[in-house]
Amino acid sequence: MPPSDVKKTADGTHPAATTTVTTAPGPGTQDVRYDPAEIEVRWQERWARQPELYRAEGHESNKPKYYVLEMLPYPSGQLHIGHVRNYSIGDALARYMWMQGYNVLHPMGWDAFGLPAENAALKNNTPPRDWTLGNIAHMRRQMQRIGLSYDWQTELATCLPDYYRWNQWFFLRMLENGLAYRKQSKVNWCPECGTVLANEQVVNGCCWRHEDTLVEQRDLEQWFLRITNYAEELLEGLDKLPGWPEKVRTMQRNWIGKSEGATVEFAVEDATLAIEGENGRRQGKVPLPPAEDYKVGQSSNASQKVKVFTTRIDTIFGATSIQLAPQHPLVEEFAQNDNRLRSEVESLLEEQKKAREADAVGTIEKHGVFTGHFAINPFNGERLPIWVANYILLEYGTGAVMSVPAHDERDYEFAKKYGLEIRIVVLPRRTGEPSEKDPDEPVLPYSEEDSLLINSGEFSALGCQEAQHKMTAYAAENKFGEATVTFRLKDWGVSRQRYWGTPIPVLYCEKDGIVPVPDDQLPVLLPENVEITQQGGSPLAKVPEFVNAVCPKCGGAARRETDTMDTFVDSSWYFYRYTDAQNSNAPFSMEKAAYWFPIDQYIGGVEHAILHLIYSRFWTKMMRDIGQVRNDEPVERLFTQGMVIKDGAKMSKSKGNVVSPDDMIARYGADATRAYALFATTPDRDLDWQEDGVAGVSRFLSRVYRLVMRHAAELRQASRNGEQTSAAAASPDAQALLRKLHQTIRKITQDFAGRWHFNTSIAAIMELVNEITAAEPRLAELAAEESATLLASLLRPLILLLAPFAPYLAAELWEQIGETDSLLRHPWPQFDENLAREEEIEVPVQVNGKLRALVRVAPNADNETLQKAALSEEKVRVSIAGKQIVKVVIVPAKLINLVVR
RNA sequence: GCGGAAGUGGCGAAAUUGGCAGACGCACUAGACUUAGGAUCUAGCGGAGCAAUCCGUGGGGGUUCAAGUCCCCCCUUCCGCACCA
Repeated sequence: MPPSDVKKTADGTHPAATTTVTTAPGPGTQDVRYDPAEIEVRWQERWARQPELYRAEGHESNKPKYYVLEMLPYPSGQLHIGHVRNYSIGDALARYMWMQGYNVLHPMGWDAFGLPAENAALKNNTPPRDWTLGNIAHMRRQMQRIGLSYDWQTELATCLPDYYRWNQWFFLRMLENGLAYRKQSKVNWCPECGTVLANEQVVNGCCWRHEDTLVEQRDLEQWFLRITNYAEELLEGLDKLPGWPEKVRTMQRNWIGKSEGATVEFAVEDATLAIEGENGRRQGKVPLPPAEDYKVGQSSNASQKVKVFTTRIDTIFGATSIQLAPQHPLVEEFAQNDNRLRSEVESLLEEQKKAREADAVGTIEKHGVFTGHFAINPFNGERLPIWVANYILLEYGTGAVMSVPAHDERDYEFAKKYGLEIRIVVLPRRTGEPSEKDPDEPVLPYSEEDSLLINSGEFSALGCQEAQHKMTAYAAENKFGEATVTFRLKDWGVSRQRYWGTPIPVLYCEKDGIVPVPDDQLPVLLPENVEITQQGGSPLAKVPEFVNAVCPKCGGAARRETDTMDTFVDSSWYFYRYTDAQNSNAPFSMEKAAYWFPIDQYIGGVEHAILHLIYSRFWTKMMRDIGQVRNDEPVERLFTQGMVIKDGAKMSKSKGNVVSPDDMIARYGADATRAYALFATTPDRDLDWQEDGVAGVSRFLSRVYRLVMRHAAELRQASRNGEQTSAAAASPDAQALLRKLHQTIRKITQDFAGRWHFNTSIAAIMELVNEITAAEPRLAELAAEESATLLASLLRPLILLLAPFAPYLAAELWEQIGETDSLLRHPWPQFDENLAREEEIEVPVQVNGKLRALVRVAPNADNETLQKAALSEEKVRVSIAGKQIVKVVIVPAKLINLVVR
């Protein structure tokens, strides 16, 4: 609230002079009071009238470009304090880069599709669109109140047709290129919601909204995007992203989960032969399973095969069983006429399902059951019993493994439990003669690959690596195996049975089958006034005007696809749209994207390390391949900021420890709130929000305000005279202050270029302000002109240094001292190494490593001078008295250590 | 279980390279001022001790003239991965 006695001009701004009072120099109670609410609201209104200030120049600009981006928020209705932190980091950087002379693109938008809008619609009976757009309007106002330097002309909301039509356009391009396809697949289904859930909405096997409701699996036809086509490139590309945190790259590597190995086909022995085999041939080392009365399937035939995937084909002579996933098709076949097996497999399935739901797949007790069937090891003709086990995952590899107990931890555990043979086929390489400490028997399970094969036929005595190559080649030659690369990454299922998303632009015609919507019929508009219920299934399916369409091919009746796209589609390419947000002929112009991309600096939370950041990389590669962009990667440098926590815990409504940005801004102002977000700790760490800390930063800003305001009149004069204090002519006081100034400029400039430790940047400004304030009474004794000139050479750069962190206060003070240009375009101050250099430094003197004195010397003092100075110190002399100096360690300008005995 | 990060005053933290541990801020203490304000100013503030001085960066060893920083072992917290064959 502006004080009522402050006069306003016609445009609502305050003429600079009316808020100043002239006082005697030096801190005092007669200073003008810092009123952030008044200053900030006034400048916010002014900035709103100058949107061109925040607009980037086109690609014809002669400045170097810089694209800084914070992750776009979901318009939930309220900014939370984590957003404020995220945007404060990005905004400081954007403002700094403008001041450094860059052409800066700094946009903002809204990830506006998604389930919460539908939930809100149910709860409040508000259409999702109205709810979302209302939230956007409110959050935009919050951002503007914070003073963030966004170019609102490039703003986008993914729920608007001028954006999502391009999702549809890209989908059609992918369809043309075989990158989008349809297949039957399992989906997560919450019986309570009556709707399908995205994988990321399944928490510990339960619905995120109904934490006690187990999610079911249902089989549905789904659209998929072929991200696996890019698995290899997505993986290799990680090595070319040095500007990304190692943590994120590791997480993506794990997610892609490449493993190289081989598939090998084992013939399944005919059931009749199997029985004969028991009697006739060698019983071998494979013990009979504990069950005696299992039925032998009648339908088995000799041509049946089981294919396993292994990364250790070199251990295949040590295989003593085959393990199948409970869902493996062969198991179903075996169980067809075997009730006992069927019921045992059922319980294995149940165990696996429970483990998945409890998110404890890795820890369940291993169980298995013998199927009564055998497979033939193609390398040595041995009969291996085929088991079903609860720890084998159908979705990985082939859903079947060869079990080598001696050389695999899981197989070892399983074999021990069921008494299966454990056969050693790999031994450590000997580095010398055998000794008692180096017995032949390795500790089992032994899985080192720098080892030698034994008991492996013609492959014995080979090294593991070499054996892998030779054995894979042997399998390939004999047509029972091949080298295989397996990825954990799965194709991206993008169908969602929800209303509030991008309609998938496809029609189903009885005659023509799947028919893409022609480009000239885009966008497929999302109908409004759709009833959202908890009945389940796609709400769009209940809108006949939407569903019933005409087939573009035959003109006959066709049915529209009623699923919508995953909202991660929206955020996979939004940052390209910012470069050309108004384009109605294309998603964006190639030239503009080529100029701005890759993004120079992307800033967001680490929670997006996998999904969003991997989908975006995929989308960029896809766009490159369809000729829409030229870059391989969307983001050059990625920064993941830490969380904001309160009292050591994550903020949550139930804990009642939520910090409201509005509240902070109302109490302390936006400048203090954002400066605190940067001052409390380094941006990468978690920040424990302490309101007292905000108050402290607010007091600091107030000190700066009062300091500058005490001298505003003098500075306006000095600025007209255009004088600068020259260091040579200045008093020692002035020299010390100028030195501190240049050290501060250097420090902050280095912080921006390097580690982004803005906490120390702001601390450095505090130190500078403290020094200037402490010197104020002495400066008052100087001649008026000299004092004004000196203060001008200190305070003008001080305001510039403050601009990225407290832009409102900086703008206000800049104007108060008579400047008229915008700080956003004002050059960042330069530091002068000569002025920053100390004339005299304090060097610690140690005796036997213990501090005994400090000596003042010139920074370039030679060793002799240093030693002399050290020895002339009384305390040093006392502590070495009666002892012999055996060594003198001198690190120039750093330290003197006298070693005595 | 595997991998990563971290552990420094009452609190948030600083200390880019092995070189004065605790900058800056919060809280606190004492004082000043006052139109009593979510003020402001001055001084103090790791622990022990009157002091000289000693001790002190999760714990224990080590390297070094010198270790928060490097090496080895251990503890705790957070994060990621976790039957991936």
